Amino acid sequence: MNQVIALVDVDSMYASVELLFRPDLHGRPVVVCSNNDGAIITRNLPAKALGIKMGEPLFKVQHLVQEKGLVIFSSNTTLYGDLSRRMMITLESFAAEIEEYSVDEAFLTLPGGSHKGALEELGREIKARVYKDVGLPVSVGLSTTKTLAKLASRAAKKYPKTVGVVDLTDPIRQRKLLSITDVSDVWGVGSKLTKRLRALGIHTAMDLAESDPKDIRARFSVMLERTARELAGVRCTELETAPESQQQIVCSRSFGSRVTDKSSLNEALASFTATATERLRKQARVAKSLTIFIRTSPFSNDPRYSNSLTAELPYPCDDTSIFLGRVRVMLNKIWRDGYRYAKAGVMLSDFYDPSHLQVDLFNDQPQNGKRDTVMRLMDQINGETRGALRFGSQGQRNQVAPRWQMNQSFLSPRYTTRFSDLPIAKIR
DNA sequence: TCTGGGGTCCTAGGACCC
DNA sequence: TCTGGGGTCCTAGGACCC
Repeated sequence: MNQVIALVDVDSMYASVELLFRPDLHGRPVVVCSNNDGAIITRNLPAKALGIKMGEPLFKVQHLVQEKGLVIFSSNTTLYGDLSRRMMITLESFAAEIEEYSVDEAFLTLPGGSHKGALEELGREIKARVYKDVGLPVSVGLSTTKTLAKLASRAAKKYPKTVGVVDLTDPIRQRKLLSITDVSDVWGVGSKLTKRLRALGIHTAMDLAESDPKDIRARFSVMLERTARELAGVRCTELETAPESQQQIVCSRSFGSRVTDKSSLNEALASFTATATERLRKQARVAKSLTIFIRTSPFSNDPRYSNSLTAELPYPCDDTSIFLGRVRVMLNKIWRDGYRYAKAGVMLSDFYDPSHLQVDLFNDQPQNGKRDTVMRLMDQINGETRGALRFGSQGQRNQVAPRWQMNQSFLSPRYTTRFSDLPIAKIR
């Protein structure tokens, strides 16, 4: 039998993690916010039942705290990342190949089942093991292509009768599910494509699976062609077990409050730059291109302004201070007085492997030795205590939180990554 | 007052080359 | 009157995902 692809993903991951450490909240509606406590990005089942929508602004649901006992959490990315890491370790024990697709889901390749029902049993075993090892509820979708496995896991979440596991390797079962699935629920089909597909009379996943792939390619793109083929059971994408190195690093934030002075904005950009370059060094890469952007809120009635600027460095590097010098100059060029800035960001791109760099005849080369040591030492110390060492342009520490700092009013403890935050079990 | 952040891939079109 | 054509590279923008 053919190899089988499984998609394992955590049910409402962020909410499930928060509940894992707060069993007292069991049964209550729980939501987790985006950064800055702006919008709702995760809801558990009771919260969904209250009609809270994905992406809904927090202020629109805040009345439900009083009325319905809604519990709100800020995004605790450190905590979710750590639980994700633990889950991946458990999943690795089931499969030779694993693609960590996102923080809350992974594709696995599994040997095909030897008898009817064997695959479903394996799916249940995976689900049970993740729950035992990590404490998180997952859904498991099994099929022969990634797109079908995605569809299967979606069905495993949607239909309670499946109890979280769907084996979609059987073609008859495939057709049945495809015909009751709206095309907009297919992986890779967003709102724009849905609209265009509907205009062609393609409404269900089945319609797409049965369409002529060549025609789809001509009208849309190779991406959608692949999707259509995968729905029909033809494997077009393999697992990415050793992902390509990243193409860009972005660090951007909406501000906690509007920023109206240049020095504050520079502080924010400097902090984003420090974070981005730290990530760059972690990946052992050097970057040649730097982009900054600043903008006002697109939602308010304030006068609008948005601008960005990209600079090429004379040579690729990973030294924070080099980038910081550029950021200041670039901000001077795009800063305009009189606006209430809501968001800014820094992007690094055009990466190189530092061990394969060309020597530049016409530009001074960086004096790498000393700077390298400084950066490495800084990363080491900051790795132990976040934010212990900072550049002057990032602003003072231990003062009142700067205006640009994001809001995290409902942040839970870092239960698993800080000694002072370890949960305490009370035994009666 | 209050609407996320971090990615990827593809395509069209312009610049440039011979 | 009559103004090449094909290939490649780059970039901006669109669409998607979680």
